[in-house]
Amino acid sequence: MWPTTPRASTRCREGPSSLLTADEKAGFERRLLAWYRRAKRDLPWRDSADPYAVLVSEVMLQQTQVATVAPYFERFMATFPTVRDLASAVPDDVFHCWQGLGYYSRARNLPRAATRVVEAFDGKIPGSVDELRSLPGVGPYTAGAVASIAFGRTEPAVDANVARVLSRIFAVPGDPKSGPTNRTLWAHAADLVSESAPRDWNAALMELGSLVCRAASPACDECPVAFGCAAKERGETDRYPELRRPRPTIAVEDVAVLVESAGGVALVRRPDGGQWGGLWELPRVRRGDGEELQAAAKRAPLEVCGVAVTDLQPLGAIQHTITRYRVRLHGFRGTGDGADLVALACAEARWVAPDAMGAYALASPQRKLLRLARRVDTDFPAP
DNA sequence: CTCCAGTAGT
DNA sequence: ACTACTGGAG
Repeated sequence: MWPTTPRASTRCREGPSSLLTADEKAGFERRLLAWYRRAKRDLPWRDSADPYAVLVSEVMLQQTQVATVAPYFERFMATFPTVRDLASAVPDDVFHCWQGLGYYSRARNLPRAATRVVEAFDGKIPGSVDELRSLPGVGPYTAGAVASIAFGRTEPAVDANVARVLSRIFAVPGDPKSGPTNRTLWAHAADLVSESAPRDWNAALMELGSLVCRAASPACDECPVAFGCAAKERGETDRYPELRRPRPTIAVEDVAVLVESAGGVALVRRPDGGQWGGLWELPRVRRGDGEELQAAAKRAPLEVCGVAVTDLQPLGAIQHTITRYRVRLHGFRGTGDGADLVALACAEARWVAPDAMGAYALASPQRKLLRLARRVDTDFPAP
């Protein structure tokens, strides 16, 4: 059908010389689409052709796996069914819907994108890659995915799945995230993308990467295009893609305090933009080098929101990893005087009635911490 | 514990 | 080009 090692491949890092012939592409397309129609998963966002639903799902799928996204997508679409609903949404409601999904800049950008769609595109998600790229939070991948999947445009879309598939088929050396290798992969994707069924084509390439051409132990015997795969041909599927190894993690310790008073529990809002931007949390500080946990616990509410606590008791600790930090998060509870909070090292600070805390968007480690509090005191509401 | 996944700011 | 940003699954 096509040469066992497509002409593509290794020598050409960029440029149009690495292309398949029309016959080769046709065979590739026929096999992959036939496989996709048989093997595709029934995912919530595949029920709808609404470009807004496609946009929401693709933004949620950025850096986030299908199984994690599915329930969030359904809740989000039920809460903000149209782009106009999202454009006029209260930011806190969007964060609340997004809590636990991670990368919260997406929850800030998506309503901004919706607002732009309403103001610049008359409430209709635009169909061209350039217009899509003008929406905040929409990069090359998301623009290509929405243009092809929602609008049937013949546009490539290279996510990590597609990058893996293509780097194996063409034995593309180098880290897919590096500039030159990334451009090579996009060139292959652009060359291959179907003109008759771009929707299914891009979805199929991603589905293949996710289900068959997996990072670990790819199922080459189930692969509809194994015949033309250069990496398989060489018995080197595990050498592609050449991912750069992650930097080592740094161990740190944080201390957060559940401050209780007559007015409720002290919650503080993280400033937009950084870690957990826009979300709420218990006052928290990094434990200093050699600092006693109790001392850090005393410091946290004082430095973050200007409240002194007495009667500090440990709640235990949880573990989480955030980018390159491996964090042990210690929880304490203590009594505050209920005086006014001052937003010192936070965007906002409030006393919140314990049973009203469910309305606040918290990051996952904070939820876990509150579950510890609940184990100690069963009167405390579950997060 | 290890692995995995796009965008934007600098 | 480099780096920050999360959480869940295995």
